[in-house]
Amino acid sequence: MQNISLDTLFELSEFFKFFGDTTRIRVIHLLLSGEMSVSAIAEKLNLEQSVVSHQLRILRTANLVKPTRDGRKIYYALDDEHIGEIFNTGLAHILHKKKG
Amino acid sequence: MQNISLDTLFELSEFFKFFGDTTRIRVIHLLLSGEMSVSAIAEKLNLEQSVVSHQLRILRTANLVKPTRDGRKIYYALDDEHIGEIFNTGLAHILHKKKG
DNA sequence: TGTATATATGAATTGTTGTTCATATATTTA
DNA sequence: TAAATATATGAACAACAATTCATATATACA
Repeated sequence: MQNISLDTLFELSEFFKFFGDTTRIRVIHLLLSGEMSVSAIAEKLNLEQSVVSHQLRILRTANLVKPTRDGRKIYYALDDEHIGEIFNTGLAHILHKKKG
Repeated sequence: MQNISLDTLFELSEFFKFFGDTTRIRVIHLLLSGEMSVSAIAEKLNLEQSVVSHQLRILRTANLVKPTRDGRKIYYALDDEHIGEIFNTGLAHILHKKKG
């Protein structure tokens, strides 16, 4: 295998943490279909607004999502093409395991 | 996007959690090169034996690694081809972001 | 069978993280 | 500019997870 620094491995684990929470993975899943406002996300996922905002801040700080303001609303979109790829690779694993 | 059940999304986030810890990601990285005994892993990563054992139990319970006993030693290997794929996809993202 | 070696595990502790609640900020419109 | 709407954020709390330390189990070998 490649020689990967401790630092990079740490960053990698930090990166995967973003996918390791139900709320965040649901948000990510939702945004795979396209951008959506905070209130729309909250309504669609049946979550409190502040829960969504807090988690969006985490994703935004990590540059996994990016906001665009339109009037009072702020639309969030996935910021990186890799996100969907990682999501789908994990999903493939889960579904594969389900079948046995 | 596909219609994914809440249950599956939960499982997916649980799955990514395994990658979201430095110790575990280091173990996974190590095992990408092939199987290795507990003591060898601990020595290579400069970690206490019990730390490694505890984390291996988590990975084993989730069927991410599988043990094979040979005498007193127990060799652990990655149990699934997807593991490396997910690891590398995440790594590609990290390295890509580093370059900017 | 007693001792050494390899690994696993339980309990306690500590650090981290997600949610809740209250409130602040920003934007629009009356 | 006041009120309404949309989003963000800080603090407190609760739940969870990782490590440490002590010890248990399993295997090999003298």
